[in-house]
Amino acid sequence: MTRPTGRARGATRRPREAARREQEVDLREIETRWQAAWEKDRVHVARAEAGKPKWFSTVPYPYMNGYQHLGFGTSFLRAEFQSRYRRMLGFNVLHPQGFHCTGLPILGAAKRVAEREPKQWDILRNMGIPDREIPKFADPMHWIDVFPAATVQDLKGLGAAVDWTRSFITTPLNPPYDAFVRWQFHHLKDGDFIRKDKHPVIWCPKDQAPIGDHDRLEGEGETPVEYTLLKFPLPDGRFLVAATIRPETVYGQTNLWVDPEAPYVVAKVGHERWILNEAATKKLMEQGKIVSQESTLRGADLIGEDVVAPAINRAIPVLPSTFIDQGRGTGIVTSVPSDAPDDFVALRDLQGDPALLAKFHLDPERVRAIKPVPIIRTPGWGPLPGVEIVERLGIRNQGDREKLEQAKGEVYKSGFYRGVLNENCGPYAGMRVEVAKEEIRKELTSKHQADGMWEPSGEVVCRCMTRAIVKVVEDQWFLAYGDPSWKAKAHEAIASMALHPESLRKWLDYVVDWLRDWPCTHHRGLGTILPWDSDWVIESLSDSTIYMAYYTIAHALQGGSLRSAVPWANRLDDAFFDYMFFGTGDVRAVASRLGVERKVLEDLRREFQYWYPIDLRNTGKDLVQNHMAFCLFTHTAVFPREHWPRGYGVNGYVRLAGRKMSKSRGNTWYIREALKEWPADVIRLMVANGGDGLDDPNLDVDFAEAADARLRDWFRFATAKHAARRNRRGIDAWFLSVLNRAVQKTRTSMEEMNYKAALRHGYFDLQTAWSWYMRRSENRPHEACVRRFIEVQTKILAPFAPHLTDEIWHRTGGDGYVVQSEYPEIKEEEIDPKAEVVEILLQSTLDDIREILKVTGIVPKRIALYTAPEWKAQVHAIARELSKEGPLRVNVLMEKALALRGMRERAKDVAAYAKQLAEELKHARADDLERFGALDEFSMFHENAQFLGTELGAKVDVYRADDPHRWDPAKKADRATPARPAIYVE
RNA sequence: GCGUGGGUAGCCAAGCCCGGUCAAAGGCGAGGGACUCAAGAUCCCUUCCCGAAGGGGUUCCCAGGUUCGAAUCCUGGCCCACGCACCA
Repeated sequence: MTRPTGRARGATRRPREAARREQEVDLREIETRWQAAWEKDRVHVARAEAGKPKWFSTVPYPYMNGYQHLGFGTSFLRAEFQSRYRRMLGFNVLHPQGFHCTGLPILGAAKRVAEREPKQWDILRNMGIPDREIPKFADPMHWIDVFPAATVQDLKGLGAAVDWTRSFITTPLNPPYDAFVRWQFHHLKDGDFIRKDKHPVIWCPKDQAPIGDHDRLEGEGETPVEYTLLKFPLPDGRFLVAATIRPETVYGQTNLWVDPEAPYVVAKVGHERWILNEAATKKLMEQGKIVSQESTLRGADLIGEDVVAPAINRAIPVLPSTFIDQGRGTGIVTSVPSDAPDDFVALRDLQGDPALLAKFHLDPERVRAIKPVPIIRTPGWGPLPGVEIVERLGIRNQGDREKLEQAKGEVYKSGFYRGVLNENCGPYAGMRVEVAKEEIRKELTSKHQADGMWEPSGEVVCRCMTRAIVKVVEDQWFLAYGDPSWKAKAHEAIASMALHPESLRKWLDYVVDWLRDWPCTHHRGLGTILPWDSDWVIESLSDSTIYMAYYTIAHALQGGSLRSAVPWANRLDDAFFDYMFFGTGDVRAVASRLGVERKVLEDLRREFQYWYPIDLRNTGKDLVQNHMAFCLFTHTAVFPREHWPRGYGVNGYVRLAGRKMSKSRGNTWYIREALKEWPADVIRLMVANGGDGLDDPNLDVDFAEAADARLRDWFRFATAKHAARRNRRGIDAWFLSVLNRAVQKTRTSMEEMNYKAALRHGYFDLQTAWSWYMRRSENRPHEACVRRFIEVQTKILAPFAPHLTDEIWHRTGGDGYVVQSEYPEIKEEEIDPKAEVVEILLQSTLDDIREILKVTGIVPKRIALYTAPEWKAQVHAIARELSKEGPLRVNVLMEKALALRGMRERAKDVAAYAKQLAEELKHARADDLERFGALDEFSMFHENAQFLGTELGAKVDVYRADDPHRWDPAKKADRATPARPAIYVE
């Protein structure tokens, strides 16, 4: 397991000091204590409270085939931060968490443990499971016993603000949930959202089972594609059958290829007799065709025959070749040398091989007369791309497989997307290849000159070493996500949602359009049995689309256990859920049938009405294309509009030290591992700081280290006694002003789930402001400011570092828990632009002086500042006024300025300054203009001369530029302008 | 190919939606200083190039364009990551 150096660095760091610090602030001890307190006081247990605004956050339940890593941790925490934040805003917050066990992977993994497959053992070992424990995982039930409990423990360790009374697992192992899924499917079926159809899947002929990506030795990501079978009649009425993915090239056919060495069969397919290889007959049988094999023959037997080619309806010869892959297609290939490099090379090989021609008694004249026929125009290519690429790549013969594969890919891609059919292509002349492909196929099929056959898009090999084929499953149940009217409702739902980030909207809309009907049942795997057809088990993405509604009533159904043992809840029927979620039916009847108090049901109904819909569902971006979209679809099918989801959040894939986190790459960081290394609050801060938006968040261990130290610092600061003053100073107003702005920006960022930005505004910037404030206060802050700072900072940190802030909250005399306190308000009246402009001016002056010192290399003994003369201030004031009305014009400014007393005497200077000012003010913003003016710069600098002197290590004097008694050896005073004093250093 | 997100100083990363306050926040790394016997920690300063006066020059993937003005808007291109399905 590779991981950055956090631990090592921690260990080598300043041993004595470290020990002292750890002793002083024991974050882990604090965490354990507060987690216990939350649990004891049921702080996060949520129940409906009529009249109180509510907030319902969820995260898709994780799949229980292992410990959860920080990828899930991140998605979870980003929702949890919001839950804690909303609670501090006064919402009654529900944040439940369930666990997903439906589907194949647990079964597959258990089987592989049983078979002692080393890779699977390593996976478990890497999770930290001891060798002697591993054999237990041969039983799938063991996984379900271990991992949900472990995940609860991990999340509690992170300080999760979850109402654990509502947790559950899926599948029939938990009867009330099982009943809920059955109810959901009945509903969908009744609404005609579930349909039956055929469905092609990648299939292992040996296992007689579909092969998902996880079960493949080779060919991850390959999918079924449909080939066109072209039928070439022989004079006796039998057909040679060739498979192609390029039916649009039929107009360029010149001959047919068979492998003379390969065996073929004659088979009765439907009412016809087809000649093809045996493998193809087996595939066709799996694809719903009635096939019976009648006799066998060798390829050589077919060479030299003439067959009639479909579409062009012309006789072409059958010729020998060696390039045919017998595992793909039918073993017979139609030849289009103009566009298929294989065909061209095979033709060239044959034409130049008199011995071969003679061997098969082929007429050399006729074979040599075969020329490629140009059929497709593609920008950037000549008339014969197949020929062109072979020559360009220098392909020698049919044996040059690697180059031929490359050539095929290149020609196919550009031809498909950009090619247009030539005049010799009959009715398809001028049509784009992309379109013509389908049209031609349809026509040939309708004329019985063609048929279809499925193949994997690339080679797929099952774990059992068998090469996969495509099976067309009959009677497959689908969720009809392809239905346009259903799509329309999903779009409607999206339109009214709050999405974080906003760019998610476009993506979701796209996904909704892109989705096709979804096969929602399996023959294998854990899950709810399809209520009306017990051959099928409901598939795992389909049983988890609206279960957020289940959370609202789960506390009663589960009875405190992940697998419910509540007697009446083990007898639930559709009528129960109809009443819960729709309020329909007769409560009395339901109650008496279930053997439960009617009031219990009525209370539960109120829980649902109170909490639903969800306000936020957050996840990693991998679920957008399936779960997040399915969730919307199903809500629109089952629930009325007011119960559709209100908000989604999506984050990127978590990166660890800049690399993608994934089990297969061994770059995984399990929550429990992280918790061994860092305190929970540190991990939470690291996650919050990882990054916002759809960018992949990066878990930065250097940041964790810094956060660790800073949290301890904050604890010391917040709980320490501070030497404070009681008299007010100007800088106090500045600090409060900046503090309020920080609160404002933090609130906005929190609402948008931009947690990194929230930390920046609410923590880093606020800390920086405090340190400036301390410098400006000679380390004697005003007591009210210290108190305020501690309270505001602690509360802003609370959603991220709940343990430490509860400790601080408690020690500084707060009531209850910090999560129950009110989030800092923005006090508009404390926002003080004037106080801010003082500091801006002071800092920019400081910067200017430092710039001068840097450039000149002077070590200053004495520094003089000259504030702008009165007349410049007057001109400036006029200019500000004029700017409010529109673009500043120099002539108008001059006119007004010269009207003032004493201006005419220095008209030249006024003109120069007016021009300069016009330039400056052109770009100034309105509120910046407002800030100037009211400030008396001379007194301001005069009051702060001491501070500047300390900062710069020199004596600082302040003069008015128009003071005749000023000390000004270098005649710098002339440069002074409002908001920019002149400077002299020596 | 389609879709989504992105390409900013040595590295990480903000800004881009809403053009001027941008040589461009913050962090890391690096250099200098204060404190200290010293180290660590902490604090201060510097960190595109030039400059002995607060200035100038060249920059935000590339090429064009719009604009008085572009990291930010538009067009075209190049490059990177992820997804493209029946399954978590």
